[in-house]
Amino acid sequence: MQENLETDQKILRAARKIFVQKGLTGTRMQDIADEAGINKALLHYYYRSKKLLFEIVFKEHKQKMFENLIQILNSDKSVMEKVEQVIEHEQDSLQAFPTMPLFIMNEVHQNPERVFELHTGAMKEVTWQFFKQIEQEIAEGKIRAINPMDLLINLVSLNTFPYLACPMFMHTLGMSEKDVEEFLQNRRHTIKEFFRQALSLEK
Amino acid sequence: MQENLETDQKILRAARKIFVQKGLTGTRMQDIADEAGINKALLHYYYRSKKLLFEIVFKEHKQKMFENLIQILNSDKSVMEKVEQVIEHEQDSLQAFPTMPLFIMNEVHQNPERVFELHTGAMKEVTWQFFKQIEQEIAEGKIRAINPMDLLINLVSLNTFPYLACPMFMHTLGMSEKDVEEFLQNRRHTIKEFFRQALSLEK
DNA sequence: GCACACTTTAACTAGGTGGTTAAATTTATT
DNA sequence: AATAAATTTAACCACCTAGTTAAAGTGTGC
Repeated sequence: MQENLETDQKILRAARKIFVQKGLTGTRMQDIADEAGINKALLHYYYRSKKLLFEIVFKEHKQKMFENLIQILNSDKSVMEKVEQVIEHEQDSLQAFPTMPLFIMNEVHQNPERVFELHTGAMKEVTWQFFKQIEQEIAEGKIRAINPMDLLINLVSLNTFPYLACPMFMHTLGMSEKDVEEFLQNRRHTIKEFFRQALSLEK
Repeated sequence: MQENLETDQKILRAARKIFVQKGLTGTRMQDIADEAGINKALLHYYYRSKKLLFEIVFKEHKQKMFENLIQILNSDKSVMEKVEQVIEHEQDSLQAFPTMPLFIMNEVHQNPERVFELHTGAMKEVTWQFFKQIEQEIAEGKIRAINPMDLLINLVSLNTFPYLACPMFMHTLGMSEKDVEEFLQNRRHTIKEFFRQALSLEK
């Protein structure tokens, strides 16, 4: 009849951190308990099993990945405006959780059936709508001809991958962490410029 | 005095497959033994420990990742020619081992000190040389002004990320595996075209 | 035939894991 | 004070894992 609201949130916070850091098989329940500052028994008292806890964390991230994206693509802005908004949103999101894509991709890679969970009708619908808009703007001579799928993949690639690979690249090239941060910050504009050129008509 | 050459290669093949598939913590020695068609005891007879075996596989992939890259960047071709060659090489490599980058990034993510292993003097030297060449061609008016680091990151991002994320995207959009393969095949040209535009002078 | 390397079988160890349990203790509600 | 929920402690179970060991059987080259 009481329910301590803090504790289960402490557990969730800890679970997010450890699971994203070490993956499902790499995480021990004891790690989560330690991170949350409680003991293993209490952990099971709140969340019955490792699987259940992981499921919650995975679903959270899965949802967060798409919710804002749908909102942006669903607006009545132009293609280029949408592209810029997506860049802003993705970069914000990645700055907060740089290795989240790694977490998601890992889980999907090791449990391919999870793909179908991502298969939300909403996302599918919105994407096709966006593809149509791109083709229309091309037909109207507003942007350069480009395969919509390639545009989308390029957009996500240029945003996401650097956050995964940069630590490697940077150290290989002997840069400091501050340099890395600054570089990733600047990419926001670099990527926008990249797409302005890619979509502009003048050859 | 005999040494069965097949067996330790069978083990290595199996280890590569399972480790890349399931990661270090997700892999059981029994999995590798089964995949190799031998038993656990023989596995340890050839490779003393899991750690040792993993180390071998990791080093292999690490090396393969850079060797051809160094050769390409070290030639006397133009920037655009090198870019095209890198695309060809990367795409070939990714078609053979689509999830290799995931494997590497995971390991580096969970053992950050591994970054220093990648820190080969050769790669660093070659990269700086390539950056210099880019700046020179910009100064000579041969290509459009671009930050060399961004060029490199974009190149790797556009090549690599689609192989990691496409399975997700495709199913979300309801495409078949054949469609995916075809799409990834075509990207070879798409990416080249992308860079031709990005590097061309005409605004 | 003999020696040696390869391979299997099967049992074993030592330790870690997820998960349970029961009792005691603390904390908040009334 | 009394009740119930929250939390800790610590022991426990069943299971899985990496790794070892010893014995036996296989083949190969000499």
